[in-house]
Amino acid sequence: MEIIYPTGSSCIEQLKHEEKDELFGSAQILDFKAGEVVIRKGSPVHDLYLLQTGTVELALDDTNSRQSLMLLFSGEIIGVNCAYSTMHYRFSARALSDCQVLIINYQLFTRLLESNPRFSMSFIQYISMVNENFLNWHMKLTERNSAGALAFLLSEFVKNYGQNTFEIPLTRSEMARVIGFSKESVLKNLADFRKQGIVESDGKKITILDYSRLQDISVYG
Amino acid sequence: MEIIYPTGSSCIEQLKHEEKDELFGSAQILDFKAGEVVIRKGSPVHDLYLLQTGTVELALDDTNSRQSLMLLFSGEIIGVNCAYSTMHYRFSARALSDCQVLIINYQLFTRLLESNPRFSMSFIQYISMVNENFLNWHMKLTERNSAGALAFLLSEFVKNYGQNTFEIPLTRSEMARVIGFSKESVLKNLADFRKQGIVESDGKKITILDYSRLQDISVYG
DNA sequence: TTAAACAGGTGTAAAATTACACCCCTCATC
DNA sequence: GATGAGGGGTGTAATTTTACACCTGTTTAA
Repeated sequence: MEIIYPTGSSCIEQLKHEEKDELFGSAQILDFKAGEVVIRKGSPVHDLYLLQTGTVELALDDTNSRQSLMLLFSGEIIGVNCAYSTMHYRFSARALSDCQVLIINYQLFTRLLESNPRFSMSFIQYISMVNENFLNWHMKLTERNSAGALAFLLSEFVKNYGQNTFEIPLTRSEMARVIGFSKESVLKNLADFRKQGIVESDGKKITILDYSRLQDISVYG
Repeated sequence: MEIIYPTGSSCIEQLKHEEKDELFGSAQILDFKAGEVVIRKGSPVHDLYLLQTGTVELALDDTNSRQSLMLLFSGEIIGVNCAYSTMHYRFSARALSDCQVLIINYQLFTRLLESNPRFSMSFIQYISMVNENFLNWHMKLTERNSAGALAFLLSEFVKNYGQNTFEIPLTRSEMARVIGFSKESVLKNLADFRKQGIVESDGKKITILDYSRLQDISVYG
């Protein structure tokens, strides 16, 4: 099986062959159905969850009430920022689509961090980058109006799926929660995008017709 | 001289005496006047800046145009998240009040991280916590209306200064930029708070009369 | 010493966003 | 096959926030 390593980091490559074998030899794949809770807020960190396929939503609670924190795509370690701070998850993770998650032993991972300085330095680099992305996501959304925020969200799907046509694994209400606007704002902006010929949409199936225009809206509103 | 170590972290305590002496023996204090740029966006990370006294504003650019990222108080390493990701500062830091900054040698710090696993594990814990605080700041602000956001900002000053009367080192426009609302919204909410007897304010001198009420507004709007 | 420039402040108009009402359609379920 | 829940969709009203206009007083620089 081909394992998808953490996106944008070479930390796993810093491990010696035997270390890598040890780490992934004990790892197992868990399957989650769309809608299932992958990580519950408040639970202790027992393992690291490396997302292989699917999309996951991070949120402050599992009640779907408040704005969600971020979306995670394949190659990301779910809640990595909590693993070495409070050792308890400070937010919940819910599968938006069917997901495969690689479960990595936390104790073993920690032991490798302690014994292999090249690995730990690369891991420091990795979590620094993850958190910059996290901050970036939030800055991008708070600076934008509803049209810009929706354009940003659609762009993220294009980037992570690598194609202009995709099934968006969120309802309109969920999209609203992710970008922090109301369901109606999402629907009206989506209608605008359709009228302007920027996107085609039929329910969850979305096609981006004019990506550069979408990028413009995502930057300038 | 008494050095203020990173807030909420024991990472410096993980160093042996001779390591600590080496790290701080070469360190020097730099003074910044209110308004001065401490770190310019895009510049390479040469040293670590440990804020000793004063308040610093992190922003995406130094033009004062967009919303600022966060405020830093004493005991925080300015831009620590950039030190081990891009190795270039991704945002600017400006002194809001007169500041004293302890300049720590980056190469030396990195060498200690590589040679002392206890130190590097504790540092991983530290940057994880810093980034959680960062995220927390943003969540708190984006979830709130203008009154809640202003209440949150005032609460942060109470917490970090440890007293109910203080000189806020920001103009009303700067306060607006920090919480992401307009100058008029800040002024009107501040006027409301005065009328309700929650705060007293005379220019930059602010006294919190009803802290628990302020907390309520900061949570429920 | 005089005029900008800037900070604090407030009322009102304009814009954006949300909330409400209601529509259609589909898909379970009784 | 009726029913009702849930999703997508849209117009309108209410609310929130911003933008504009304008006033005061203080500081700064010509």
